[in-house]
Amino acid sequence: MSEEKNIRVLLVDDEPAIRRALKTPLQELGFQAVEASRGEEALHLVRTDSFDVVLLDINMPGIGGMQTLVRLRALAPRLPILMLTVRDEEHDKVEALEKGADDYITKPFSIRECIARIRAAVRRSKTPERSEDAPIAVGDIEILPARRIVKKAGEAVRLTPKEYEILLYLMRNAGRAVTYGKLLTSVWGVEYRQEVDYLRTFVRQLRKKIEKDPSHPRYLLTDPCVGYRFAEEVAFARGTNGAAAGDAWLPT
Amino acid sequence: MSEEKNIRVLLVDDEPAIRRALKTPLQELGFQAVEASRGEEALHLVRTDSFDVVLLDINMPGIGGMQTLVRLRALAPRLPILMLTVRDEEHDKVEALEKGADDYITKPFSIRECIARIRAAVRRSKTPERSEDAPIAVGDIEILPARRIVKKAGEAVRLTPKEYEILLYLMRNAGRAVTYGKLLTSVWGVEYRQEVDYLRTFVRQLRKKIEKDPSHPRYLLTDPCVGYRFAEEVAFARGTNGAAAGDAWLPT
DNA sequence: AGAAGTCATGAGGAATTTATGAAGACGGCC
DNA sequence: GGCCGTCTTCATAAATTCCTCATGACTTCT
Repeated sequence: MSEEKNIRVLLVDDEPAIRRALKTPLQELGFQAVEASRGEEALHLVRTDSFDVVLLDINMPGIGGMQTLVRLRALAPRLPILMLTVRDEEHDKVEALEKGADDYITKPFSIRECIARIRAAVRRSKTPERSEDAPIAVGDIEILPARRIVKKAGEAVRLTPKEYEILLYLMRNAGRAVTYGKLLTSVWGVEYRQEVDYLRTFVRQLRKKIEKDPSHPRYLLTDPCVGYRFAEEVAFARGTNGAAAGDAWLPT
Repeated sequence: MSEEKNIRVLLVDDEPAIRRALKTPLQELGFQAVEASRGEEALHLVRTDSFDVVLLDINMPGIGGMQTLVRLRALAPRLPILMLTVRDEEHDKVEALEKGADDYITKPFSIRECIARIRAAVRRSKTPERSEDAPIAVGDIEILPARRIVKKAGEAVRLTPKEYEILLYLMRNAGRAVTYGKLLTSVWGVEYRQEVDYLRTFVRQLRKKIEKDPSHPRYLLTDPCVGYRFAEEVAFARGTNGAAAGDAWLPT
């Protein structure tokens, strides 16, 4: 709600009056508003600066709003772009939306609605896939971030802070290779990006605690020369005994 | 454009007429449309099934549209939800958007606009964070850069870092001949521009891993005296057995 | 047909990475 | 101070990746 101080809005319209009409209330709410009067200028700004959302007038001299939209979209696939226009024609709306606009606001617009739409677009683009505290589970490993609890087959597992951090990060990125650098940066801080040895030691401990056979991990896998990866799914639903399973996996 | 076959839309409205008015054109376009007449039903469906977008009427008996919106949003933080309503009141719009709606469509609405907004919402939710992370697929070879995973006919293939780098570069330039020099520079660095032998060895390994018949590659082709090229498309749609295909090709 | 160049193949070993185990450093707590 | 669990450090073993090189097949040109 209140943390809109750092949200950067790019206003693109050739009419200074309209830019001002938006800029003032936005700034009053704590947004940072930057103005551009032409499409080319907007493109340049987006290339060199960083914004959270763009308000783009359709009707402009030079390269029009539609052209600008297309090029912006190519530049920044997920940047929210709201089109602004006097025309309320279905054809335009459909075209803009198909070209990648996130929303379409017709002038004369209500400032409040406009701001609500800006907020919605920004919130949407920043919403993580899962919420912070949402439990994550893979196979019989489960992590409850809200309570900082890790369970293996229903049984709580005691993890030290670092172990927990590592596991959490890996499980939040389950299925994808996580670079040594990313893990180290996330858990220890950037200045430790190189200390791969730390990771090895902790991964070892983690495997001891969560793997049935630490030498043939099924969850906490290593991607040689890249980093570690938490399994996306565990292929076999073996009930109790896993000793055989480990061997069966080995290509050797 | 055409791959809307697998997009699942949930239509929530207490009036059957409206549901039908949307369902028919959506189905004609290849969307899968599922109906719900009440908020509770919608919540249950979202919990148990999987949808790409929800169209939600505000005015409904039982728990109203707004309530449903809030609960849906709690359930699925990133599921696109488009509100549908007869009222065109600023207050409602602002409230819905603040409660997490993705868009707001006023009845009577144009079907075309409505569909454009649905498409926009779905596209948005599926756009990868960075365009470099966008998946690439040719034939039954697929590469998911975000996860650093390569799949052949749906099965994950284990690639070493260099193998992966080479394949990624080639697939990003699928259809184009890639010079030895470019590949070597990109994977090993400029100082290795001449080491064509490295490439040969690795291409061999790659072919072993991704080609059905490594001696007669269909994907990773060689452009004599130039370099390698990843096929743009694979000509024949093979069913299951590929052995025959390989032989049939042989001029020998 | 022969020569020259290019590409494919295969396997062995060097080099780099990762796993493992254990000992020492550190910090909080009784 | 002594105890405890956690974090660092380091040496060694194991595993994997990468590189080298020799040989043979294929194509093109003379």
